[in-house]
Amino acid sequence: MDKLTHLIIEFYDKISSWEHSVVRESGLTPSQMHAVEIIGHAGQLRMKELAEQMGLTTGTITLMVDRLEKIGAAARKPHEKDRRSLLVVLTQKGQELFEEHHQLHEKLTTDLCADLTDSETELFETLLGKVNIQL
Amino acid sequence: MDKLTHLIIEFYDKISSWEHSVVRESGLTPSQMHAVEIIGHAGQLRMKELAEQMGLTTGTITLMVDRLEKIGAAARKPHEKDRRSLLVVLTQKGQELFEEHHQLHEKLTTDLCADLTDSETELFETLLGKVNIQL
DNA sequence: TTCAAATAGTTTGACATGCAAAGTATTTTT
DNA sequence: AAAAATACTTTGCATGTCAAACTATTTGAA
Repeated sequence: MDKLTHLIIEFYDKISSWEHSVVRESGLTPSQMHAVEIIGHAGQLRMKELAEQMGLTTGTITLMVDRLEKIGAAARKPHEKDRRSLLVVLTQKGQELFEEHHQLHEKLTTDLCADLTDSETELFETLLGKVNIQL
Repeated sequence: MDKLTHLIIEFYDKISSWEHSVVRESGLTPSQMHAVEIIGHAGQLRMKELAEQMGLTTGTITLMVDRLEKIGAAARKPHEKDRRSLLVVLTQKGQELFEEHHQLHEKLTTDLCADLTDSETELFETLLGKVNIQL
C-alpha cells in the first residue's frame, strides 16, 4: 500500500505543478483559473454557489470576482428573481481562457496515456471512476 | 478522451480538498505541510534545494522556514562545508506532524481502493506508475 | 594570489488568497 | 409588520508568492 500511496502523491504533485505552470502563462492565478472553470462549466451561477463549489467564503469570492472583472474575464449580472443575489458569468475573454485551458487538459490526458495501450487506457478510466466514488 | 480528462480533474480536485481539510486540522497551512513533507523525506536539505523541490523562490522559502521555526516544526542549522548555506531539518514536533500526515495519506489510499479487488488495486498501481513517467 | 563573477540567503515592496466578523440590502417567516 | 434568515460586501489580519535589491561567502580566472 505504501508504494501506491507514493504513486498517488506523485501523480497529484505532478499535475499540480503542471497546472501551475500552464495557468501562469494564461496570466491568471491558479485560483482564478479554477473559478473560471467552475463558472464556465455552470454557465452562470450565484456568488454563493461559486463559493460553495470552491469551498471558500463569500467574502473571498467577492474579491475574486472583483479581480476577474478587472481582468475582463467575468461579469456580475443581477438575479431576476432575487435581488440579493448576483449571477456570475464569463465574458468573451473568459470563455476563451476557459476553452484554451480545457484544450490543455485534453492534451495532458493524451500525453499521460501516451505509453498506454487502448485497453490499458480504458482500464485506467474505469479504475479512476471507481476510485473517485470513494472520495 | 474527454471522459478520462474529466475523471482526472475530478480525482485531482477531490484529493486537493481532502488534503486541504486534513491539513487544516493539523494547524499548518497546505504550503507548510508540503514543506514538512519534503524536509521529512529528505532528512535535511539546503534552503535552495527546498525552494527547487517546491518550485518556489528562495525569498519565499526564507519566510516559510521562518514560520515553520516559529511554530516549532523545523529548524535551520549551519552547513559545515559551505557557510553561505543553511540546512533545514524537522524538529521532534515536525517529525510527528510529518508522520501523522503520512498515516493519513495511507488511510486515504486504503479508502480509495476500498471497492477495488486486489488485482484491480495492483493494476491501478501499475497504470499510475506508467502514467507518472509521462509527467 | 587576488579580484571579478557566481551562488546562497535575506529583505523589501507589491499584490493575491483566505478567514472571521461586522455591516447592508433583500427575502422569508412568524 | 417585525424578526429571522439569506446574499453579498467590507475590513482587519495573516499567509503565500514574486521580483529585485542587498549581504556574505565561495569559486574561477587573470
